[in-house]
Amino acid sequence: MVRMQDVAERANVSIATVSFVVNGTKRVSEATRARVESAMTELGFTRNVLARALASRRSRIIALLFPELDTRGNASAMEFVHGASVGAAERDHHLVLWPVANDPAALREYLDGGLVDGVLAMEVQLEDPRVPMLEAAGIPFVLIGRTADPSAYAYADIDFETTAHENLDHLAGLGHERIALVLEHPGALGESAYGPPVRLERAYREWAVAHGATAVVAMTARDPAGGAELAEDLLRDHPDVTAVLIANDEAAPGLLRGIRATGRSVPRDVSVLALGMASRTAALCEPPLVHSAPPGYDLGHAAARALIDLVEDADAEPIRTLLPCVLGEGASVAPVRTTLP
Amino acid sequence: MVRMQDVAERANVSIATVSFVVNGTKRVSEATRARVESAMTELGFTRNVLARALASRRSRIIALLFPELDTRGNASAMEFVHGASVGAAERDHHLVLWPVANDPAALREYLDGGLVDGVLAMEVQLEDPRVPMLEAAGIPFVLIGRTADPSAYAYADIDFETTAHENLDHLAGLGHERIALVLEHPGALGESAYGPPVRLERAYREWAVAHGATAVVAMTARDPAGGAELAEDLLRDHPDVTAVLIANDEAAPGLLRGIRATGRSVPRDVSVLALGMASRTAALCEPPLVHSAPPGYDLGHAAARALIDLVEDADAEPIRTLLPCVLGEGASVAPVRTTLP
DNA sequence: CTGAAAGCGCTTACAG
DNA sequence: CTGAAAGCGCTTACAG
Repeated sequence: MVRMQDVAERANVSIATVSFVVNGTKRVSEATRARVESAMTELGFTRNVLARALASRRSRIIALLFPELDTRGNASAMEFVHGASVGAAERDHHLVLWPVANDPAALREYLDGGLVDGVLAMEVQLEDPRVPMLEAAGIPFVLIGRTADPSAYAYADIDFETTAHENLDHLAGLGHERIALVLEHPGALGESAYGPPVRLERAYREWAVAHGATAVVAMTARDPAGGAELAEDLLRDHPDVTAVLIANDEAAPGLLRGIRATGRSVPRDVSVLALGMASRTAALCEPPLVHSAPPGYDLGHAAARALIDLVEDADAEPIRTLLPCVLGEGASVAPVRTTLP
Repeated sequence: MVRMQDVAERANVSIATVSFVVNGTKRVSEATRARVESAMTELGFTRNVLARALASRRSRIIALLFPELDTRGNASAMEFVHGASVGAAERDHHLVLWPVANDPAALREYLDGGLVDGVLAMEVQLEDPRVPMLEAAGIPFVLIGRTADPSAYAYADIDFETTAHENLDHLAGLGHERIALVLEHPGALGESAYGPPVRLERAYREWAVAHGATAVVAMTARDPAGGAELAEDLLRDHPDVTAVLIANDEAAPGLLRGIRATGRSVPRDVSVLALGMASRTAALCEPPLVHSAPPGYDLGHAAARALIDLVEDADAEPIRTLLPCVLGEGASVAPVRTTLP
């Protein structure tokens, strides 16, 4: 390995000077700089990340809290991780993965190691125990998702309001007047643990009021069986529903089956739009689902950059990023069928 | 932050002694150890990862080379990453993600930073430019997947031979005698860039020979359109095919559609088994596919541990791990239909 | 069994 | 504009 010392000797300067030209942190005469730079390229010098970290008290490493039980959002989680790692790399930072779920003690341990300058937290719940932990530790952090009251923190999240309204407008534009919303059950984590269903339902009801539409909201488990059951109940109780906006990936295939089981056809009789479903997931369904895909990569990218901004300037205004899902093609949505008398 | 110095002062010992009890690297008298330990817990000491790394010349960080263009294996890639991060954590290591594709120069840069003790490479191609790079750098590495001649390296990979044979036996056990294999086209990367199709075809042909069966191998692009086309061609040219083993996730929905388009039904007329498909992907298809799921988590876990073994003992025999895919339920396979005369 | 001291490869006031 | 030196928080021969 080539050290600064080696470069300094070759260029006939002190290692301080080498450091200054490497970091651009102080004026150096043109002649000296040139000598140092050619010495560096001749020797193939790359400065040691660890030593720099220790001396400067900035590791230039950020952590991504990676939930142990990743039952959720597998598809776009990968894109998110990818975006975060690229975002970090663009800013000359490294991204480490910390497999810690909601265990504040384990997180403490990691933090105390002093390896990272900041933390990215995925799968944020409305009341997330990691948030007070991170605040107490006094380390910069950015949430992916939002807590119930997000006003105090930096975050990057899906813009559920815009997404819901755009998706509903898309269906309404095709003549659909009675559009049902299908969400996931709160599940084991209890009432409204996660923000998305809560925010989506709110946005949906707002839209319904603004458009004079009757709201029909149904919830089901995150599995196909739930989706199938729900389809039958829903179409029996609300036979005038001509479109379903579903925000529950796992239940979607069941919903499609259930609709068929009632003798109806998608999209001829009922249109289905999957909100927050990744494109590759939507393509697997029968028929392929019109969907709005989460901007996983962009969220990860934005979150990493926002975190590094925060690390570099603790007084900076925390950045809050909201990005809508992107409408994608499929064969599950059609203009409403004119009812034959 | 609490430093070793603080602990040493409180326990009335030298920081060397603190280091010895923290690391268990030297005999320390019971009384001294007790004093040091209580001082540590009283102060809440956690040793600084960066300082330890620099002094010991072992960062206890490993890198995962994360392909920029992750078009492939999105579903199990996440599990793999998860397994690797847990495997590393269990051995007191950190995992960093390096978003570098097949760019040896970029990899060099990262390596020269001296941050990591070893490297995990995903999406290994049969002739992978990263391998000679890593060898030249003299850094321990483990491949996920195998090069054409894997005998020289440590790797963790799917056991395609066992998987193919098990999957074929499963179908044969249900009476299927003419089983087609569907693979992916080599694509832009050229002939047999990746190992899986090559290894699967070989295993399939072996099995066919051993069972006196006629081999039917078809290839198609990684998209639904290709799958649909292929189904029609395949069933026209080989009408006696009663089962399809498909190792091409993206083409699977198209294959199902294509089979239906010929007037046949899955699984009544044709059984379909998806080799190497993640369970959550298989559940989305219509009908849900009987599949064999890649052991992503276990591979990642094994690879990380194998790498750390290698780091800790460079002379250790490189560990080679092969794990088969695990058969999972679905509704796309049935006993062969007895032909009515 | 324990400690004083050198050293890991950098950064950064401080002085000149 | 440049350098000598202290220091980041540890580990690890070396001595006793």
